[in-house]
Amino acid sequence: MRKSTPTKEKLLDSARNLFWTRGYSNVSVRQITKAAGVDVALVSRYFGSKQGLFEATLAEIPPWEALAADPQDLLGAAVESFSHPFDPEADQANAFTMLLANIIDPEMGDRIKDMVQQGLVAPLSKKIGGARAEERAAMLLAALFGMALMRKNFQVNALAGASKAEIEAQIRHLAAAALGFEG
Amino acid sequence: MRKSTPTKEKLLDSARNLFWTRGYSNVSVRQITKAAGVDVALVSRYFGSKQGLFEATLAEIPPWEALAADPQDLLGAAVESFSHPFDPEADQANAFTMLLANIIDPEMGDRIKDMVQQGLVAPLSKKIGGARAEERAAMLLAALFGMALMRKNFQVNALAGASKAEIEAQIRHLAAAALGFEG
DNA sequence: CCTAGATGTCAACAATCGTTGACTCGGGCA
DNA sequence: TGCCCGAGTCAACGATTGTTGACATCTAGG
Repeated sequence: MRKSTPTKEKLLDSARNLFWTRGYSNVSVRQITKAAGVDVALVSRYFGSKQGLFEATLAEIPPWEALAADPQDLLGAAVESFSHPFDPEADQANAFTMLLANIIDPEMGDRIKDMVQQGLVAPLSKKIGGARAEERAAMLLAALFGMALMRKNFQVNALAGASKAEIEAQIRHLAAAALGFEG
Repeated sequence: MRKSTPTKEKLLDSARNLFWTRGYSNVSVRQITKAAGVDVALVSRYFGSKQGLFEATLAEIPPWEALAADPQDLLGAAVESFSHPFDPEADQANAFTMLLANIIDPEMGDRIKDMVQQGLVAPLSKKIGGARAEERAAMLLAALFGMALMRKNFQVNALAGASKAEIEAQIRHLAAAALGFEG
């Protein structure tokens, strides 16, 4: 019997590529199915709806590496996980660009806010601990997201052309300042 | 003779409010005209097209205050201009959220990239001057955009509830680190 | 007053959106 | 071999999109 699994995989791949870079509302199911070389109706069949397909791409996201790292090496782990957001192969890192691409979305904005608050800010501030933990967590994420934004979305020349070592030094500099905030 | 000016103003106001927060493609002309209490057809009449209306809202943006400030007080001016992005009345500051809301847009993304590169990164790095000016400019903007993102878009609790003085201290801390980057 | 031109209204257009149901096709099982 | 059910195809639906042209309305200038 023919298997539906490869078709679902093709749909998921296309959906992830498009949803995560252009945002939910800016992508049509026909674009996705066309890119996947698959019929439009199969989205409803296998994922229920466009929303269901998007939700399926979210279900694949692994927890952020830095949250599992040694607390003393939090900075290193955070920087490391952001040194390859610029490697198009790195799915985990691209999850952050997914948040940037969908936070504005009229249908998914609230969903994204929850993911950031509960999946990033809350566990990160718990890991940081001590005084002003939540502020430091938010500032660290601000630094990381800001650098990702400049590089991937705004494609600023000075950063987009930099080597991994250079970009890592820059991110570490900003991130260290965020963690060192004392008010 | 009846004046069309107030109608154009109402359209521009609605358009700015919606385009700048939800992004170009996520807003329909009918939403805008309904909010403005005006007929749909008047968009085509007075601004040519939806794109023309969006472009008209961009034409109103004044240059960034910090770019005109005393070079020695660049940090203070940059921080100051970002202490009220959180005041809904401050149009200038909201221009930054407009960039965040539209960078993802499939139709306007390239336009926004140009605005950031030519309107922010280039003049800012010229003002900073010296070694690594462009990197520092990009990092400063990353810090500012990151903080705006955390507060306005992700609405992280720790920042969204902070007073102006607190948020100013946080932004200054990150921004100073960005400007102090030496590689 | 009365007309010309600007202002505003209304309905419709073609295109695209997400979704649905009826249909054909294909291969494992009895 | 023949049946059956899941996989895949196709056309259509109602809704919404941006845009247009014909029409009504109003006011300034002759």
